[in-house]
Amino acid sequence: MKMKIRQIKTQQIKAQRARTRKSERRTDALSKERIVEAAIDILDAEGENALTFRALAARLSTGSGAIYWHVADKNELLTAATDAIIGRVLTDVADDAGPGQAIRTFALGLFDAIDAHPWVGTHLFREPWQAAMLEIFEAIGGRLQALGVPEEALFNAGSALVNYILGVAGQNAANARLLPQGTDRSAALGAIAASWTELDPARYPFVHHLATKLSDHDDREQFLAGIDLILAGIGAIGRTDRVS
Amino acid sequence: MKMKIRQIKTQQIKAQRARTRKSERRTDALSKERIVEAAIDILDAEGENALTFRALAARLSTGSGAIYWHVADKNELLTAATDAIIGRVLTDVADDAGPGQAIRTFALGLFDAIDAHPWVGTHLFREPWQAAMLEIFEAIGGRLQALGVPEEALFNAGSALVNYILGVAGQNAANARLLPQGTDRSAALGAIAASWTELDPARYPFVHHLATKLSDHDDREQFLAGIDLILAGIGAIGRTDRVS
DNA sequence: ATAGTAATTGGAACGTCGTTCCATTCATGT
DNA sequence: ACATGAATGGAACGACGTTCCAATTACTAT
Repeated sequence: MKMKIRQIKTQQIKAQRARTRKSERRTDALSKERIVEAAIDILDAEGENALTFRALAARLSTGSGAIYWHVADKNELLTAATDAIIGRVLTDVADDAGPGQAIRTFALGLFDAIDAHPWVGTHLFREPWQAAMLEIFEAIGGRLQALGVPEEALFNAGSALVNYILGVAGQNAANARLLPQGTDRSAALGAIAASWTELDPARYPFVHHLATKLSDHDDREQFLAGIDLILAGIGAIGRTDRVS
Repeated sequence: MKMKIRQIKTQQIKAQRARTRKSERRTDALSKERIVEAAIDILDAEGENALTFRALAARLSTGSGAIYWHVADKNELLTAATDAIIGRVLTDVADDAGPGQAIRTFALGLFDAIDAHPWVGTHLFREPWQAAMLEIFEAIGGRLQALGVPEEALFNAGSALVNYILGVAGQNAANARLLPQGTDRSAALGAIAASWTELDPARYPFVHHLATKLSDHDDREQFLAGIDLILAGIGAIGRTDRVS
């Protein structure tokens, strides 16, 4: 708490300084941006477990105490890093092709970002109601409205899409944790499929069936297929006979 | 690895002993079951962070070394605890009312279990391709087949449902972490909604709209609505005009 | 310019965790 | 009775997030 107050005061002072004096800071001066940038580098290069304040301090040639002057704790650091990645996705979604298509390209953009930075999936997941999550909700919800989804169904439709996206994001992150660095992906999938075929076919017929499909499947396509499924469901609301 | 081998040997010996001599174990003897049971108690009563080997050892009046004789590591412990909870859900799903309804009641059973034990959501999430996950896949996939979902669409439909369920599970777990114990839920939701209304209405119109709905919404109903949405989408496949 | 004040730094130190190690106890088959 | 190996419990290790603090640096008012 003491930290928070100091933080705020510092921000104000910094802002003021930025207004009055243009650019005189030491080239090696620490700042929240530089710290977040270094954190992203470590996360991307060496994975979630590699991000420690010691590693970060070493990379920035400083001590952990100095980092804590700019960042409240590890959570805030991860949130800032996540916001940075999500922010990039939000910028480039064109609405030319209609709201449905915009939702698809936005979702795919999220997927690609999380695929490239799996730790984003983990954090988006662990800390709900973050700023990044609000952006996602807004991006999707607004377009659902444009799609003509009726008032009462909006909340449910939006949360279904967001929860689905989060689910995939989390799975991606978990897989990345499981197969670190440049492990041979298809080989690993093959191993999993093989272990599935060793299960009792009487008890697990569906899993057996999946095992044959697992090798030649594309995560990205499958993700989009799920989005389309939900969009189709949203479109079908009210006019479709209930599946039972 | 050394541990693993010892483990296996011990299991065999235990099994053999169980076969030859019926019940002579000390009443206070340690066992994997007793350990898992104690772990579940701690997780339920005090939350995910409270489960440490020290706390576990204290509760079982032993040392952490003794626990490691029965359990390889914390991950295995959590997996066993998760399996125990999921196992209960799997048992009581009636298929009388058709596969669609069976999927609904199964999904609701999962939701309720994870709602009651939020840490299950966290772990299901962190470690994919677990035994519990296979059970879930099988339960859903088999019924999708019974529903008449065409061969090519099965994998995608199943993974969409599972990913959605996982997404909700993770959010539930995150919320439970955020509002520990018996925090006043509606008050907390109200606070979140209030913070949302303070955002710029021009930039976040949809979030503003959500804020009004947030207080009187039922997670469980919303979860089921999402399941229905996906099922409707699955039913609509191939005959619906694309939403765009 | 200079002294005084506040921001910022770097690294030592604290407490907690998962895990490993190991001396000791206990039950068993011979 | 004794030898063997399963099982125990607690000390110790290394790594982490975080806090603390003495030293340094940058800025302000004089």
